[in-house]
Amino acid sequence: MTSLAFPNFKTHFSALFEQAALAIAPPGVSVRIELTRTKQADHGDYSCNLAMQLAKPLHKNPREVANLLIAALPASPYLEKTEVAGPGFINLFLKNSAKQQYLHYVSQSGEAYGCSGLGQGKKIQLEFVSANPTGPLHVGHGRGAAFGASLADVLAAAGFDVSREYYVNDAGRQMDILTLSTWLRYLEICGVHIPFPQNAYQGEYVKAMAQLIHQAHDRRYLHQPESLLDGLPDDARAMPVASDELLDKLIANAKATLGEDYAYIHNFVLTEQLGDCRNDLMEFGVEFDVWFSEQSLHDNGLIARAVEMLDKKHYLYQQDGAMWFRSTDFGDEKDRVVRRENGQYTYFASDIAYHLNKFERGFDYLIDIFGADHHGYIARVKGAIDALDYDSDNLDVALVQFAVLYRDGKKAPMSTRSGEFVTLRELREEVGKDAARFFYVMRKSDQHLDFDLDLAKSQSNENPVYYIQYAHARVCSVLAQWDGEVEALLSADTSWLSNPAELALLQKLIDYPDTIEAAAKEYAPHLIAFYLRELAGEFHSYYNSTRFLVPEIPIQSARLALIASVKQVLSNGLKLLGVNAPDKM
RNA sequence: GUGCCCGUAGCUCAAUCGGAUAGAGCACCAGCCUUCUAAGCUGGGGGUUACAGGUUCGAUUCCUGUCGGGCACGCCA
Repeated sequence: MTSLAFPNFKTHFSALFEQAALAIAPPGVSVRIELTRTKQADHGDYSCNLAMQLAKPLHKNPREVANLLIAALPASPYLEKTEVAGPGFINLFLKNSAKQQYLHYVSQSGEAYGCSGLGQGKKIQLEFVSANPTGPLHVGHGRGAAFGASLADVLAAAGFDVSREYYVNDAGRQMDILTLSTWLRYLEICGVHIPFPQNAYQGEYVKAMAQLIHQAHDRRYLHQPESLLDGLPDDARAMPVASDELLDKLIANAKATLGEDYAYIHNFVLTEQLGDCRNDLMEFGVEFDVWFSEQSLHDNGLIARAVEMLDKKHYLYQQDGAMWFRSTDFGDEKDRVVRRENGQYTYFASDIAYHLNKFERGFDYLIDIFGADHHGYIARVKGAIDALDYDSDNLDVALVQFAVLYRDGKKAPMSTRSGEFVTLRELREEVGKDAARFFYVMRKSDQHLDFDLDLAKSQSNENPVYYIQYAHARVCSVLAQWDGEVEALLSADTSWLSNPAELALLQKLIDYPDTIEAAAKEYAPHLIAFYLRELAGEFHSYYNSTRFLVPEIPIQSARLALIASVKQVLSNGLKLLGVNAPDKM
């Protein structure tokens, strides 16, 4: 094995087929070497469809081409035999000795096994979650968090230099509504009762923040209701306010009434919510390298600068008192406003400045993880990037569908404003971090997720995460009873591993780096989840068919070396998903 | 109405940029614990890949249409 810098059989055979193709293909014909793992054992270990690709340009039937390719294929020390099968597949059978020797590579690599240099150290900025800091994270955010964190780790394992970033929407109207909501609750505590608007934040956490302010500052922010209700229609004084205009009027009045104190409350609720969010995510195993403030874009003049840059390139125009970006020039359905009639920049303007800033920080690639309801937003962002002379192909947007929660067979409500929702924290407390993280990434991110709370809560054997963790714990248990030094297994004679379960397990271990590469290329951590399920399955099967702690020491060592590597790969994979690998269960 | 996504076993989902006999789990049925953890294993039934056409050696995958579901169509974020 030492003859290969990185002993990846797929890469190795691809290179051989490349040479074979060069030998027989007509000049000018380019082909893609595709090597796939076979589904059936009698098709060998790897399969190549190159002959079928070359059949047409060569004007020969595929099976004939396959034989030519095999004849032109350079010798490989790992290859037992080749076969032409079906319409013209070339099936490759690995030598058992190649699989057996490969195990040494796995055990020597340890925690690093599965990592590759695919990304060549390119810098990727991954933005995810980025929820408004206006209340607790709910289960929808949880999916974005789990997906983003796993994807970041997968990309890092694949050799990218990943920066995880949370964009804090601390500049918008929603923050004002939260500030108002908190102050109104504070006034209630002080004995001033003003009808609480229906479209303000209803959650208990708002009352809790009001309580904190009251404890720290007593009645310092107390004002009588007259100035707050100034300019509101009479019925709004008695009835809960429901319209956006009335809410905005209330916010304006609150700012006028509180003066500089408004900023204090605004800052207090922001700090409080952000701290809660950060803590929540940390307990979920999700951490960020950068928390980027939207407000800082305003404060540093970066939005004005970005808009000015667009203007200089003549991509902006005035209409109806507002300033518009010609996003239709870049394939968007309609042009978009960047500065409103009232002179304020839109959220889109902030986002243009933000993405410009990302590129200026020197990232090679950007990835945004959005909720699927934002898909209409992609065209305008990419348009703005292109307008600013960066390449929008270097931005990928991964859409994550919302998780729909089911409780007692019914959909659970998920409106933040109504205060009726299941928080991420509640979910973690109910089903545990491991199950939650695993469930979230078990399926493709762009598919709807039906999250059955009762099922997830049941903590029964129905939960697939236990199946994988159990395999890990079983290996630990065997190794503990063996009571030897795992280091000693590095020199085990692995040629004893020759029964079908052992060879299947070895092949499964060989597949792991390819799985990570695929997961990285396709932004698909769910592939890891499926892989781990299969690896655990192969192990449980082996466990039931074969005894490890046998008296014959060479055989025992070989089997223990195998299961120790299984344990290592289970642990490595679970780590990428943010799931714990317990020694005991 | 227009655009995007989706439709696969009873349920929840896979299927490696078009590959071989479409696979798992759950549920159901029948077996396996004096031996390393039964949260496990072994075997079994279960499909016109929504429907109808098209493209080619080959289609769950690509194209067109129909039906059904979701989302988006703000000077909100």
